[in-house]
Amino acid sequence: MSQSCFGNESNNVMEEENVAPSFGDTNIQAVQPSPESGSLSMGNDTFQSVRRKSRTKPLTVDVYTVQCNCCYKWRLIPSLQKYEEIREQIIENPFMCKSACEWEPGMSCDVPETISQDGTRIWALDKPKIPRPPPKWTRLVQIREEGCSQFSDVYYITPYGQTLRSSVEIQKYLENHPKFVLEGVTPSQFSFQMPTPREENYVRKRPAQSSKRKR
DNA sequence: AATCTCGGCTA
DNA sequence: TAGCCGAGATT
Repeated sequence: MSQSCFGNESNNVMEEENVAPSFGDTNIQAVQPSPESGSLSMGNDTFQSVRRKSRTKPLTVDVYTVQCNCCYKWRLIPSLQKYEEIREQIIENPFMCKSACEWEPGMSCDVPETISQDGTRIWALDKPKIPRPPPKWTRLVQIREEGCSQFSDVYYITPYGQTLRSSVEIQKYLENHPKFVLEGVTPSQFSFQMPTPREENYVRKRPAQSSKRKR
């Protein structure tokens, strides 16, 4: 057993240092210390700066990883559905490498990490406890360009293909489509919380509101 | 200060 | 219309 659990501080994911020059500070901000459970993260398609507003396809998340609660290695999750299931229960049911045996026989804390959070993708940490969407509904996260006022947008796609952009829209939609309510769909099954980018300056900071700042 | 909301711009 | 984003409101 090479590494098993170090009591190591919680978080940190990477032992591989991240390449990023990171001037700045802070350490880790990246990894949400999440109390005791593993953290979650989502990675996006590679791409550094594709500058410009080339109107292309929206940037969506295509890689899902979860951190083992014991050895802190990150493990790839094979599908969005599985990822949503894990995320929903991450607190009560912390993720362990062994859980990945379900889709990757032989997986354990002794298996080396195969995904690294290097500079080839945009990485972001998800909030824990986001409910998985009702059957046939899709929760869609679209990453914004670097330098925007926020990191991403979260949308829900209804079974009929409509896009809903806020909890108010969800509520109205359910009112107008009692069918879903009868099926048991409720507003509590939706969350528009967006992930947090690991790269600290991905989102543009707003100029501080000058208030009492004396000079 | 960070996140949420929502409305509007543009291709 | 879909994709994108700013910025006021809220926490």
